[in-house]
Amino acid sequence: MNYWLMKSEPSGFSLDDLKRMPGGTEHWDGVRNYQARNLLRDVVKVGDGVLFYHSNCPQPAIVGLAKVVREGYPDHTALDPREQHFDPKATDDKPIWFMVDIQYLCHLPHPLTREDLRQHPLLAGMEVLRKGNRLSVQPVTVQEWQTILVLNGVDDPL
DNA sequence: GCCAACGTTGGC
DNA sequence: GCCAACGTTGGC
Repeated sequence: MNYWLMKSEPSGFSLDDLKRMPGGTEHWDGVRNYQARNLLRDVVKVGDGVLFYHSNCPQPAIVGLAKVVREGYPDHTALDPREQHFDPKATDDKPIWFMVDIQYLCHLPHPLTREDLRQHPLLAGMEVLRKGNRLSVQPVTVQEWQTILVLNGVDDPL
């Protein structure tokens, strides 16, 4: 089992939005970066844990937990010219871009801001804090995952 | 709104 | 294959 941090701009799709979806489940579409694509296509598996991170907003933070409920399948939004992330090079045979489905688990009672992460010795090394980091899906260690749960007083939901 | 960091594009 | 130009991301 692996753990991931996934970024979303709350003005576009927030943790509340995920919670409101039927079954709390939604596909994680629109990733158009090859490194992240490779993770979604090849590495992210059903049952993996997800830290839901709000980016590009007044208070960037890890705000909740989710889990992967469907693994790597073609991102159909790349094939639709009406979609914002349409890619004319993608085809049914060679979809290029992939997505997974994730399911809402919970909001964190104490969302962790970047400052919170920086100040904790076990979290200060997280990828999301690295300057210039732009990967929208990034690996999280089991130690980081567990530390975040402990800080929030929640049992591991997985 | 600024700007640093990064990925992609395309001319050569 | 190099690299300048450009677009995007995302914290601040």
